[in-house]
Parts: sequence; C-alpha cells; structure tokens
Amino acid sequence: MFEQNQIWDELSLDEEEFTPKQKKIITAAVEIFAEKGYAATSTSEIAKKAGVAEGTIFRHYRTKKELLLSIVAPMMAKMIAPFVIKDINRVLDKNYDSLEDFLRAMIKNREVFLEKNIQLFRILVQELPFHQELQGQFKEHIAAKIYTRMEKVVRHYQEKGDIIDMPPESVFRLFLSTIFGHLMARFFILPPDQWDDEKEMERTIQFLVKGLSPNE
Amino acid sequence: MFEQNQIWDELSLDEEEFTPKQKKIITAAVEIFAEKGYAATSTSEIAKKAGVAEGTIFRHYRTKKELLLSIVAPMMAKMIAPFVIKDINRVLDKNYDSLEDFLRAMIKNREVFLEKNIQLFRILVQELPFHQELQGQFKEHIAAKIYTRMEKVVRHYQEKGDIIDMPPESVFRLFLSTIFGHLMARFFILPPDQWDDEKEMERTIQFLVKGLSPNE
Amino acid sequence: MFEQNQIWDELSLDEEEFTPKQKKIITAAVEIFAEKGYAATSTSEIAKKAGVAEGTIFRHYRTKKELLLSIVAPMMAKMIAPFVIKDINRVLDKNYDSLEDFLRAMIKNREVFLEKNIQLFRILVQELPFHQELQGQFKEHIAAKIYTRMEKVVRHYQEKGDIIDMPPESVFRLFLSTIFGHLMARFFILPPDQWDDEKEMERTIQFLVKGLSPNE
Amino acid sequence: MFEQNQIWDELSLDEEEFTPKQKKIITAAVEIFAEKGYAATSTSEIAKKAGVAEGTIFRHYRTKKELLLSIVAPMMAKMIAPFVIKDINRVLDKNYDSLEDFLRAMIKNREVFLEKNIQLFRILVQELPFHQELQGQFKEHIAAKIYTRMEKVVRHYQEKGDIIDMPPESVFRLFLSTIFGHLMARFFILPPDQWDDEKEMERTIQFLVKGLSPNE
DNA sequence: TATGAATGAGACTTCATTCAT
DNA sequence: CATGAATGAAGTCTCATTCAT
Repeated sequence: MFEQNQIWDELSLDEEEFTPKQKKIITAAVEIFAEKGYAATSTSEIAKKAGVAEGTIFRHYRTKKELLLSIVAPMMAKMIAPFVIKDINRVLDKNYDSLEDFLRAMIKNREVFLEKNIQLFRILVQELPFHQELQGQFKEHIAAKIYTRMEKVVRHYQEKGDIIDMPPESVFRLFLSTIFGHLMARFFILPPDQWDDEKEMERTIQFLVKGLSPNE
Repeated sequence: MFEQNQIWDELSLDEEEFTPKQKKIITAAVEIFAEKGYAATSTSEIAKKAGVAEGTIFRHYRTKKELLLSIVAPMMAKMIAPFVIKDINRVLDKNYDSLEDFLRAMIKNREVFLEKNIQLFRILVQELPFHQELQGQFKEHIAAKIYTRMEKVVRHYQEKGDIIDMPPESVFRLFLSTIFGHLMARFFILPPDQWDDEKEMERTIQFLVKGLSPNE
Repeated sequence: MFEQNQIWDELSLDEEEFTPKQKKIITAAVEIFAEKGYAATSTSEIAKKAGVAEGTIFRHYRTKKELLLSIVAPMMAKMIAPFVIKDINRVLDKNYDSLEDFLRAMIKNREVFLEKNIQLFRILVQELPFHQELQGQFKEHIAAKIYTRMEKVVRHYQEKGDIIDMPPESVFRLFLSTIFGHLMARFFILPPDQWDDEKEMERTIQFLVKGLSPNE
Repeated sequence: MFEQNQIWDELSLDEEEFTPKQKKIITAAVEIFAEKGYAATSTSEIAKKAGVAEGTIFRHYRTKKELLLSIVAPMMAKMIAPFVIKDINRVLDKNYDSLEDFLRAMIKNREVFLEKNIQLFRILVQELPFHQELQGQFKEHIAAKIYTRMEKVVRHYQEKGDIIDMPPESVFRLFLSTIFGHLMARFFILPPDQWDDEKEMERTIQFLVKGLSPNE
C-alpha cells in the first residue's frame, strides 16, 4: 500500500536530487539509526548495508553528524506541514465545524504521516535529547510554528465555547500529551492485534473533547 | 533542599554496600549518561569525572553495560513502589474517596519521586529503546505490575461511576499519556518560570477527571 | 642464497594477493611470534615493526588470532606437500631402491624446507599446545594425511624386508622422533659450528636403517 | 596410586616450608600454566582457582615470573636426579650388565617420573623457548650435568662393544630423540587406549639397541 | 563519482602490581 | 599473613575520516 521509497517524499525538499548510491545510503542509515541509535551506529555498518564503499558516504556528507541532520531536518519540515495551511482560519470556519471533527481529522492525518515515517519519527524522538542542533531546529520549526498556529485554533474553539477557558499553552500541552500517547501506543508499544484503531481513536477524541470542555 | 546523594535511596536495594569510589563512579556515570546518552559516553570520561582510575570502574562492573544496568535496574524497582502498597483496596476505600483525590495524590507522589530522580528517569527513558535487557525488565516490572494494580483502581472508580465504561487498558493509556506529558513538560520542556505547578496540576487533574467521566 | 621474502612461497596459497602493507605485517608478525610467542606479542609491537598503523592490522585480520592462523595454516599445507606426491608407489619402485636412499631424500628435502621456514616452523611448534584450532588443523592435515602416505611406504619396505615386522604406527613414531630430533638439534639447539651436517645426517640415517632393520 | 599433591616431592627442595595458601597458589598456577601457557595466564585467574586474594600471590612471589621460575626450577633439579647417582660407574658395572637393561631401567624411571609430573614437564617444555632464565638453567643443570654423566655411560658401552664408535654427543642426541619421542607419544599424543606401554617400550628399546649397535 | 586501504585517536577492557587495612 | 580495592599502563579492537587511485 505504501511504497518502500516514500521516505523520499519526506526527505527531499523537492529540489534536491539524489544519486542512487546516496539513496541507498540514506535508506540504510535511517534503518540502522532507528534501530540502534545514532551513537551506536558505525558508518561502516551503514556502508555495508547500503552496499557502497565507506568513502562514498563521506563524499556526500562531510561527517556522520551531517548525515543524521540531513535525515532528520527535512522530517521536521514535513511534520509541521498540515499546520502551515495558508488560511487556517478559513479552514476552521468551513471545514471543521466542531472540535471533534477537527481533532479527528488532525489525528488521522498524523497517523497516516507516521505510518509512512515511523523510522524517521523514531530517530527524531530518540536523538532529540542528545543533539543541540536538533533541539534548536525543533524549537524553531516545530514548537514555535505549530504552537503559533495551534494557539489560533484553540482560541477559535474557546470562543465557540467548545474548549474551557484556560491558557492556550496548557490546552496545547494536554492536547499534545494525549495525541503523542495515542500515537506511541499505536506505533511503538502495543502489538497491532491488541489495538483496534477505530475504537481507540474515538476514545482518544472523546477523552480530549470532554477533558477540554468547559465546566458544567 | 534535596541532598545530592539521595540517588542512593533509589539505587541501593537497601542491602548493598558501596565503596566511596564506587559511589563516585555511579554519580559520575548517572550525570554523563543522562546528558549524552550511554553510547556517547566513554568510560574514560566517567573515570575522569569520578576522580578514579579507569580500571577502577571495571573492578566494580565487568562491562560498561553492566554499569548502565546497575544504575537503571534499581530505578525501575523504585518506580513501582507506590503501586505495590499492600492493601490498595483499603487505600482506595478509605483514603481516596474521590477519583480526583486519588489522582492528585498519585501525581504529587510521582512528582516528588521524579524531582529526586530526574537524571535516572532521563536515562531510563532515553536508553529504553536501545537495550533489550531494559525492555525486558521494564515490561516485567513496570508494565505488568503497575498495570495489574491500576486495573483494580480503574474498575473501582468505574463501579463508583467516576470513570466511563471503557476497557481499563484504554483508561490506563489515556491516564498515563496525560501524566507522562505533565511530568515531561514540568521537568524537561518548560523552563520553571513558565510553569506554575499548582495551577498546572489542577488543570491536569480536571482534564483527566472530566475526560474520563461517564457521558452525561 | 634464500631470499628474505620466500615466506610468500609458503603463505600464499598461490591465489591470494597481498598488499605491500599486508606483507609487512605478516613479515613482522612471523618474526615476533617466533621470538616471543603469540601471547606475549602485542599488536602494537607488530605494527611498529611493520611500519604501519595498528589499525591497519585489523583491517586485514579481524583479530590477532586470525593473524596467527593466517600465518600458520598455510604452513601446514606446505609441510605435507612432499607426501602428497600423486603416485608415491611408483616413486618408491623407481626412485628409491633402498630405504636408505628414501630416508636420505626425505630428510634432505625437509631440511631444505625447514631452512626456508624456520620461523614459521617455530611458531607452529610453539603454539600448537595452546590453540585448539591449530591442533584440529594439524591432526586433519598433517597427522592424518602424512600418516596415510607413510603407512604405504612403511609396508612397502617391510615387504621388501628392509623394515622389521612391527605395527606401522610404531615405525612411524620411531621414524618421526628421530627426524624431529635431528632437525631440532640442527636448527634450534646446536650452534652451527658444532654441527657437521653431512656426517650427522649419515649417522641419523644409519641409526634409523639399523634400528628399524629386521632382527638377525 | 599417585597422590595429587606429590608435586611437593618435586618442588620443595627439601628444606622449604610452604604455607597452605602457598601450596594452593602453586597447585593452581601449575595447572593453568600447563593448560594455557605462562603468558596467557593471569594472576587473577590463578588467585581465583587457588581461592586466595590476588595480593596473596605477590606476598610470596615478587612477580609473576618469579612464580613461574619457582615452579620450573626445582623441576629441573629433579630431572637430573637419576643421573647424579654418586657412583655411576659402579652402577654400570654391577647393575646393568647390558645396554638393554640400562635403557629399560632409564626409560622406566623417567616414565614414572613424568607420570607424576606431566604438568610440570609440559610447562618446562612449553616455556623453555621464551625465557632466557630457563634456558640458562636448563643448559647449566640439565644439558651440562646430564651430558657429562651420559658421556661416561656411552663410552662405557662403546668400550664394551655395545655401541657403535661415534661421537658421544651424537649418540646422546639419537638417544634423547628416541626417548623424548617415546615419552611425548605416551603422554601427550596418543590416547591411552592406543598405547600398549609394555610393547612400545620394548620396541623403543630394541630400536635404540639395534640403531646404536656397531656395524656387523 | 566512487572506491577501499590506511590512519591514529580513542574505545573498552585486562593486567601485574601496590598498599592500607 | 592475608586481603581486595585501587591503579595506570598496556592490550585488543573500532571508528570516523582521508586520500590516492
């Protein structure tokens, strides 16, 4: 259903061209980084799995770290994509009449995204604590940009009376925790046969809707 | 307020004795593992920070990995402590009349625990994806034991009508996500001056109580 | 008379190619292993003597032991060479009419061989007791193959009436002891000026011929 | 039949006293040295097998090498014992009328000796090539002393007409090779069930007697 | 562009030896 | 006498990176 090489959808910033060798390198690196972590992965291992000479890696990436960044950075860009919709206000007005619909759309969208990029996501989450560069990019791209957009959304639904009167950052935090927990359970923790996605998604949404609803 | 060496409360399984050098090794290791991750930490760095010869580390721990495990394993034991309360039923009956009170007590308790063990907790969370041994211990100790206890609690409050009728594991998941998100925000993400603990805790509790409450 | 680098005649199994650095590594290793023994030789010492970086050794040989085996194993193959003569029967019929001639040819041949390979031989003899892999190879290649051939020879001369009627393995043992002792004295024990090779060889041969001759 | 701790017969130079710990150290060292070789044996391994603390070894022996020497040196003294018989001339005249009887007695005697000291003998043979001190002692004690005595014996039997007219050192060499080969086969090479000691001994003796006999 | 041999710093680990107890 | 924690030099081996081909 999802083709193997759709990593490229996420990694290529649309302009860049990759040689076949380079693609093999990235594919191999993503796989091993995800499994063993950046620090525990050797370039020779990547080269072997990619079927290229060790030197070839360094022809494309000056250092091992540059390889990591070249993998993770575009991932971040893609993560914020759905929030960068030009006119999010209009979107809100028209498309998602209710908070519930909005949440459902949002979660489904990110699930699809993650399904295509579990390994990349793993790497991001696992390496974030160890690399300042990543943290910087993360704060700048993800945290700041997403938060800015989400604040609008939150206020929108607060004005509509769907969300309790509470600082938007707290709403955001509770919202993020719930979504993140949902996705972790789905992708990393629970075996697929113990996870009924439709039902769990509804539970998550109801939990959020009720948890954030105004008192009374 | 919190003494430096209370790591020992957690690590020593009450019986073991540590030589002074050994304590210095563990203290140093905890600090660097937490900061840079296990794989990126060298034993020579640990030795230097601990002020001992590198060989001394290997007199106490046969391998670097054994050092890691000796640090993380007891941590897990301590994490489940509050759930191993002998008579959790009675506790529920008497002490925590309302779900709200129970949640408040639980969160506060884990906050205090984490405040004393942020570094250890960091190491656990960061290394869990990379070490099968840890995953095994984690599943066995934390997941299984905590879940068993929590299921009772959930059913208790479901019978009381405080929690919606939903599979206990889903309640548990939503509950964990929220708590985990709360603690992450508190300890790792938000700068202390942007965090009003009293208020955020209340928000988290209200969110949980409402989110899990029965419909209508 | 014998060039330095004829080790290659023995080591290379005719197909393999060695880089110049690899040759230097082997040359150095042979020298030091022979002098100090495998266990007492450090890879850094080999690297220094070979004029290469220590890492280079491990690019060609995964472990120090692999280096040892790569040195000793081909040596064994060469040791059995003269016994693998296709048609040893015809050789016996035609070339070596008398046991004496056969012995003389054999000893001389092995002397020449050893003269070219004293160091390799030393290593083999010195390390054999300590390495199961070597013992295995030794039994398989040397012991079994040589013995099989020699048994024919022994029976041949027994039928001719030159060797006493005795189990071939006992003849073989006495024969080997004498040759081995001869070679040890010649190469390892006695200083060259105390050793008149022509005369000693004749003594050894006469000793063998008479010692193995039928009674009466 | 032979008690375990008869090493002491050989090691103690009759005067020395050994504490129980010291005995355990030596017993352990002998065992491991024989199996793995001196260089590949660690003092910690010895200590563990001996059931003493590592420091204890160095209380008795300043260095690891001193331990080795203290084990091997007395062994050499014992090896020459039968040759130091005060009045070897008289022995020759009376006890051993024939060369054959002399050889039989000698071989049997050394067999008994070796049977009690295989491990010590192994260590001696294995370590001799690597330690100058041992070589020095060996030349001085064994080679020189034994040879001096044996020369007398050889000349005695040459005068009697039992041994061919040949430089005594050559006789000695052939004699030693044969005996050494016999003992090696018996103790290190052949499995006991393939070795009929009585018969092999006779074969060895006949081989020697005939091999060394005068022509015609 | 791609290779892979070579590097040398540094990783983890072992070891003989010392010394306070 | 005996211990065993401590040492630091040295051991084997890995690694990211370079460079001639």
